[in-house]
Parts: sequence; C-alpha cells; structure tokens
Amino acid sequence: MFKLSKLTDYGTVLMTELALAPARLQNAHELAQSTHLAAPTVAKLLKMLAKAQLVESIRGAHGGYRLARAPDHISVADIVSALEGPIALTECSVHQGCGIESHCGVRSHWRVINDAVRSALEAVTLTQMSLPLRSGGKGRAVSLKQGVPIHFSPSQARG
Amino acid sequence: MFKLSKLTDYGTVLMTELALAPARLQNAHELAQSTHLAAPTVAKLLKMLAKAQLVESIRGAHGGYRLARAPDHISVADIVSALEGPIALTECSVHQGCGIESHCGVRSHWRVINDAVRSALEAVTLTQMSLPLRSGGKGRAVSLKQGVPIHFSPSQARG
DNA sequence: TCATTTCGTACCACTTTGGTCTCATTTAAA
DNA sequence: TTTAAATGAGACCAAAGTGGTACGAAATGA
Repeated sequence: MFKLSKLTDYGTVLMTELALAPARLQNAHELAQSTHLAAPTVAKLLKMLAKAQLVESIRGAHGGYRLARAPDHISVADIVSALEGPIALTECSVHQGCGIESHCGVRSHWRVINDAVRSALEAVTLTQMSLPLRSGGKGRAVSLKQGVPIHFSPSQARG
Repeated sequence: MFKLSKLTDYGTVLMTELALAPARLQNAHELAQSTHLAAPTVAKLLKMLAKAQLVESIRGAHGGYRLARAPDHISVADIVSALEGPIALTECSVHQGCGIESHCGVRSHWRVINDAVRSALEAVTLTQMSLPLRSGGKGRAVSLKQGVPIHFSPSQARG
C-alpha cells in the first residue's frame, strides 16, 4: 500500500542509533538492546547495510559496526535504496516491458514523479533524523515548506 | 520494494485515458481496449475509483464511466490514495503502535518525509499526466526543479 | 587453540497482490 | 413486460513478497 517495509523502518531507527555515536564500534547485540528491536532482525539489517556500504563492519572478537560515512553524508534515500533496492514507484520508472509500454503515455510522467520523491528522500540526512525534534510531543514540531517540489515544463520537452 | 502496486499504475493509465474525453461516457470494455489492459482488471479498477468518487458511474444499458471532476482537480495523490489507501510510508506515519514507539526518535521525522512525498504526488494533476510529454522519447523530456522540498526547522520545535 | 562476532545463505509461516469468476442490481430499449 | 447491457459487490486462487529464524563458515583477538 505504498509504504516502506518494516525492515526499512527499523533500518532508519538503527542508523539513527549509530549516528548518535558515529565513532564507537557497536555489535549487533548492543544495538538490538538500545533500539529495542529483535536481535536477529538487527543482525540481518546490519548485514544489508554493510553490503550497501552504509555501515562499516569489523569482524572477529570485539568487532562490530559503525557508520561508514559522516551522518550528514547519509540520506534517507540511501537507507531506503539499501534495504528496498532502487527507488522505483512504478515498473516503468526504471526498466521497460510493462506490456502496454508502446501505448502508455504516462511512463515519462512517472519518471518525473519518481525523481521528485527520491529527491525528497535524499534531502533528509541522518543528522536530521537523529535530532530530537519530538520535544513537542504529538504536535507539529517541524515546519514543512509546502512549495510545489515538481515543476513540469512540457513546453520545453524537445521544444 | 517501495513501489506502487501494478493496479495503481494501471489506474493512472485508466484515469489518463478518461481525461482525454472527460465528458464522454465510456464503459469498461471500451476502456480495456483503448488502454490495452485486461477487461476484468479494468472493471475492478473502475469500481474502486468510483467508490473513491474519482469517477462517476452510470449503471444500466448505455451506462459507463466518466471523470467525476475536471482533470486538473484530480491529482496523482488522489489516485494513489484511492487504490492503495492513505499515503503512509511507515506504520507510525499515521497511527502508532509499532512496538518501540516510546523509544523511537524517528517517528516525527517520518511524518515530515511522508508529507513531502504526498505533496509531491499532490502537485501532479491528471491534466499534466495526459499531456504528451513523450515527444523526446527516452531522453529527459522534462525539467525537474531540484530544490530541496523539505525544510527542517528543529530549532523552532518548541523553541 | 578458543571464544567472539560478522558473513552468507537457506528456510518457513504469513500476508499481500494480481487476476478471474459469479451473481445481484440497475437501466434502456424492444 | 421482457430482454439485453452495464455496473456493484464479493469470493476465490495462484504467485510473489515480507518478516523472522537458524545454521555453518570465516575472520579476529586473547
């Protein structure tokens, strides 16, 4: 239903926890405790994040994980791509072959929308995610600039 | 994998087709032919879209469907919500109860991201989707304003 | 050598999705 | 009144995806 998987949700929690102490080496067990997530799930996530080179893994005794880059150089889009694959709202956003492609006038539009969503996710860094921001409780603690993020210029399309 | 369902994809194709002739009444069979989608699928989609009041249905002989509103008053977000339910990237974007809620510092951030994505989808109307725009073929036919759509103001969060 | 910890992969239960089908209801025309 | 055309509502099923778990292999430090 147009939502991220739970693993991705947990992944951001995990990455946020790591961002609180970027230098410190933490193993999967510690992180499971501090995030209140199930240990096997944490281990699985860390492996995926390591493969995407978002976290650095040190094997062996006293090993563990730490962020591979500074928190402000990791975006939510990075985490989402790492755990769900490339951001593609529709099949034809990336590769073709949806069956009705030749008659499909909406394909290129979806690509634009896709880019807009991705840039929205790229705009939020791990640093921002780890800021408190929940001090206000249930209320609207942040101000969202409601400007229209997409700008269609069909007249310039090979004009 | 963070993507819309195929039905939603087809739904936009269907709505775009309807937008080409907003006044004309078209039945499910006709629409299946013009969009090259399977007839039962089209019928199912139209029912869902009618329930969401995006299309108007006229029953009986010579019945059919037409848009319930002008194409520029229907957004992609409307179609997505109709076919996938409310736009909620994460569980906690809308309702709580994710288990680790009390320790979860990222919840309110996800709400902001969620709003950004939704506004990106709201910004594109059916009118825009039905414009040709594919004249350039594979290339980048549109210009996407790459401005950062999200603006965090954590310092203003309960000052 | 041994304990610790990550790595890779396989596995399973469960849910969701995509697609089809059937029957009831409504309406216009014969 | 009867018939045909069309939507409405829901059940059904195969296939794919998701979440969670388990187990042995490899690496590292004591």
